Amino acid sequence: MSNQMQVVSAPRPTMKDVASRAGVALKTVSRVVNGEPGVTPETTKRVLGAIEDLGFRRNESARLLRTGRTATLGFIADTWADPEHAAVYQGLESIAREHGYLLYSGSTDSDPGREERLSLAMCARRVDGLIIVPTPGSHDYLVSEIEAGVATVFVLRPPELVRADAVLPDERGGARLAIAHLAALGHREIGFLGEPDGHRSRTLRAGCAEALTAAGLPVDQALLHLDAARLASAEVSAVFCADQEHTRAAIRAVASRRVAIVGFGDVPLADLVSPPVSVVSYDPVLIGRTAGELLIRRLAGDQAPPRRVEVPVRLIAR
Amino acid sequence: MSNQMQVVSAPRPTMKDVASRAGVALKTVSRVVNGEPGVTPETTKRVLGAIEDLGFRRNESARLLRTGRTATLGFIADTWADPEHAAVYQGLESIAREHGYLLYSGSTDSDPGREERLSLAMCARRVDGLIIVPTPGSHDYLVSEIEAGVATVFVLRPPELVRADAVLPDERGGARLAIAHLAALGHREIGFLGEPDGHRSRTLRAGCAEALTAAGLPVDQALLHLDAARLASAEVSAVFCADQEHTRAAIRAVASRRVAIVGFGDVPLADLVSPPVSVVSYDPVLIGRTAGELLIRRLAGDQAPPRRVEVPVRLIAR
DNA sequence: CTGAAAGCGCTTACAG
DNA sequence: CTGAAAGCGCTTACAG
Repeated sequence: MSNQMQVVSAPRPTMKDVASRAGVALKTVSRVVNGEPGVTPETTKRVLGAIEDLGFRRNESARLLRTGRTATLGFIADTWADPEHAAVYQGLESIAREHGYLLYSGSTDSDPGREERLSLAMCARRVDGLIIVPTPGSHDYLVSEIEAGVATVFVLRPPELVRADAVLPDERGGARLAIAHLAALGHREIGFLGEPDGHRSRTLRAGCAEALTAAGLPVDQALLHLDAARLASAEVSAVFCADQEHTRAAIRAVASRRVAIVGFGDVPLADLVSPPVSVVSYDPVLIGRTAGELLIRRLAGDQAPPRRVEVPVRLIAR
Repeated sequence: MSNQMQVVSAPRPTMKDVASRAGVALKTVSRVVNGEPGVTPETTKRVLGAIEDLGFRRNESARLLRTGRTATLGFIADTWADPEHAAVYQGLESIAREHGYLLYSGSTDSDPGREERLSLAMCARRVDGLIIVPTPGSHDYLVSEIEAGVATVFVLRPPELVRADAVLPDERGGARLAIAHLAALGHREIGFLGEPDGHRSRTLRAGCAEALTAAGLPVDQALLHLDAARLASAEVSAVFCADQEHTRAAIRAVASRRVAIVGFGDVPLADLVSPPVSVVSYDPVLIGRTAGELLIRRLAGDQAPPRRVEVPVRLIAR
């Protein structure tokens, strides 16, 4: 208790403070704090007493600086508004927790500039690893960081111009499942609703074309390049959607007509709208866990060539 | 290029390495890196050349250790599966970015033990501030950290047993809006679906009781303590739900009957189920921004007594 | 304009 | 069993 009104907070006690209060050397405090052997019970008690009295808590940042690692991973998403990204993060966090890592995170809003600034800021803090949902464009700014030892795994989309691990859903397989399902129901005019460009939509579109051909149906590129406005009046009896957002947009766009909808990725309440929406489902949490485990293995020294892991999908027909 | 196959990554160059390559003192490198004045153009050029050659990137963690701050905030949520928490995080991140902070984050799954471990781990890393969605129970473990200078703001729920800032939606007002709306539509048997206990449900329930009385309707505690199972067969013509999750549960529970539903917090697609679901809406992103701004102000030295900020709600009738 | 020394709060390597 | 010194990679305070 000080006699004066304390306006600013008291400085944190350090090991040095603990040492002088306990009347021992710094190193002895370090031994006690780290549970290293070779300290008399009496000495230990005195040190613990001083720690208690002073309210000492070791500064992990300082410890980690000396140690050379940070026990920190960085996660970079498009946006937290997308539940898919939040779910990936959830899976990653569970792995990080198991292995004693803390997580930095940030979102890019799909802006490559923001991605680069965020990644490099995290690397400057010397994160041990990085998990990135890549924005479009080159990621070669990361090459020197990866060479310097930052383990890097890309999720949901593969990186461009950099060799690194990637974990994503089986999009090709998902497109095939969706189209085969709709074709089996007798649909012949099947559209695809997604972004004009970008990895996910390109891959899904290619899968659609493949599956349409396999089903003996014509491939109409116009129908495979729908947007919400065009969908509203498009000559389709069924539509496959690239993600939750597009699935919701489709539900609104065809609310007044009977168009079958299949979404890539499950959507809450999709089973309760009418007609109910089927989905090609996969587990984004598993993507996060898989990416985390891969990263941990890399940090443990796994030098195998970059891997690409595809998480399985399954059809939920409604 | 080394002659040997490089299996482990080369160590990162330090300012010391840059200094010796440029033939200057460490301090001169520091001056150049920090853009401090008083360095000859020629010297600057030599230093920049060495930086370039070596691929030097300053270690921020080391800089921050010396500086005494970390330019880092910590965010602790229940779960990323809850879009409300993800949205709060989104708002917080925008403020953090504006002010040059990086964010640690983690989730508790509503486990007080996990919250404490996470908070203290972040404090041990010496975060400048903490934004917490508090789990139930006491938060007095944080008192010493707050006294040590960790700015702390609670969001979505107020803390227990610790004086600190809090930012949350106007729950009382939301309950009144919901009940008044339903009463005006002629509903007389109105239930509440939420957790048996916990801040949100308690507050909403109290608001319901108040509003029911104000509307001249009887207050039936059984109807204010519904769960999904009881709701399915409860004698209600309308139900008010504590959050997205309970709103979705209600939609399923009364799918076969005509029961009016009002949710606290908007739910995607709620307008497209039938009958459409009305909501008391508020902006969780704004909660995150507000909490972030409050924290930044505290870090700037604002010593005013702890504040409690309630974010406005509005009814979206459907 | 430039630099040698001390220090941020710890750990590592070594000595007694 | 205990400790004095050096060092992690930077910045601060001071001297020339």
